[in-house]
Amino acid sequence: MDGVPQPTIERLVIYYRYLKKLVAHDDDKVISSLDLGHSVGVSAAQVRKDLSYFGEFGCKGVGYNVSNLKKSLEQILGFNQNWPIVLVGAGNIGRALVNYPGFKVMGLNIIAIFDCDLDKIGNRVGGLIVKSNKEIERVIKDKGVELAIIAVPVDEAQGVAEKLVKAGIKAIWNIAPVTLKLPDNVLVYYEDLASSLVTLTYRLSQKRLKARSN
Amino acid sequence: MDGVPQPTIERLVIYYRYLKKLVAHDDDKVISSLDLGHSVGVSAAQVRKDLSYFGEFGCKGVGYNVSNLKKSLEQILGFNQNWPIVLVGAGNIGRALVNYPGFKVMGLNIIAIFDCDLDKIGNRVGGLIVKSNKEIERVIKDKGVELAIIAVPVDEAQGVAEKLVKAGIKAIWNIAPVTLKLPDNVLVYYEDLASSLVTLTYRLSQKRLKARSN
DNA sequence: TAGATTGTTAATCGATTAACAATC
DNA sequence: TAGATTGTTAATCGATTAACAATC
Repeated sequence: MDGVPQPTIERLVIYYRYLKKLVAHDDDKVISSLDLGHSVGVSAAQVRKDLSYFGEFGCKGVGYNVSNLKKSLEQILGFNQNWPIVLVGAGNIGRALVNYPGFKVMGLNIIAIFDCDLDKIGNRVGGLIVKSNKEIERVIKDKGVELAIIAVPVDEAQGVAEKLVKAGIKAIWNIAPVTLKLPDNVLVYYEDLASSLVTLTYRLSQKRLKARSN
Repeated sequence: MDGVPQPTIERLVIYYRYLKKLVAHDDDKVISSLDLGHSVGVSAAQVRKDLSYFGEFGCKGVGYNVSNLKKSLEQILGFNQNWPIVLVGAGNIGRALVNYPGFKVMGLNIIAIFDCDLDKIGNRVGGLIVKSNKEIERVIKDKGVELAIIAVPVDEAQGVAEKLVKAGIKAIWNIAPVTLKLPDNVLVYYEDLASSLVTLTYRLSQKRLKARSN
């Protein structure tokens, strides 16, 4: 079961969060694709299409049972699984991610944080103690970790990535703004904070130009 | 000049970063779309197409002058402009963003940070002092700020967003994982850290399933 | 001139939207 | 039964890739 578009997975997370809120408020027990979509800024057709990749969760003429749909999404997205994650880089962003509250509910579990800076090693970050980069391989192998986050300065990212892959990492979420050169079988997803913001300033400029020419 | 795809803008930022590195090393003075693309993980055709939205920057049979192309991208992406930004939320992520080194070079300039927590107001973050949310409107109007970052807890995000829009904000980069309900003329871009990571774990699961069935 | 590489057009691919039969 | 809403198929839209004439 693949060929599911990337954007679909991201939207499923959005639907999940909204449904969770509904269940907590013990609000509607049933929701239509129209209402769900409207609440999260997605078309009804898109909601139905997204869900249809995974099965039939609704009831024609009625809608979706909120609690059941939520459970189905947990299943689809693997929130019931435990995903141990190692994070390299105990700078501002690394520390923020360790303390990010949104991960745990999705089974995302940062189990270790590493840095090469002697001033940082030994410090407490969230519930973790910063370990030396030298321990990366041991920890990954011990715990069978497959997923890593790179939050080191640009110049160190490639070296760290190679080290991670050598230790057995299968997927990397890279926050350092560089393209990594890694074997094709390693999944890499880039989180580029600056480029995201720049698309906004670019659109803002465009709007200004248009406004001026009208 | 619009109809430029969103992904194109994001890639231009990537090209820019790589060219900057080349210029610093005073490496090649000229680069082909093939080499540039290869270096950042994009096809040569894609590189040429991306640039073609904005003009002709290369020389047939030769390639692109690295230094000139870099300057052109600065111009296109507005890096020579100054974009004052206000940030609401002095938690871990907010503080990390104020200290993020990648913004300044792109003209992105966080000029104020706000929070409603009395324990945080007055604290120093990077070069800024955390101000009370009550000052949001005054600062935005005084400085003519159009762009804001929301990095507050989910429950506060909608309220903060409305406050920002009322004060004159035209574009919001929202890091809180909620869909904001705002007038259509306000640009909103969502940075959803958890959903990004979940797409990775999802793909990882898929790969496992495939591996097992082979 | 021969080789390289651009800029652009046409072909392909993939994701979103619209429409509607099925059915609760 | 009439109204509502799903799941799915076909149509549309948008972005990427391939191909190639132009030309350095």
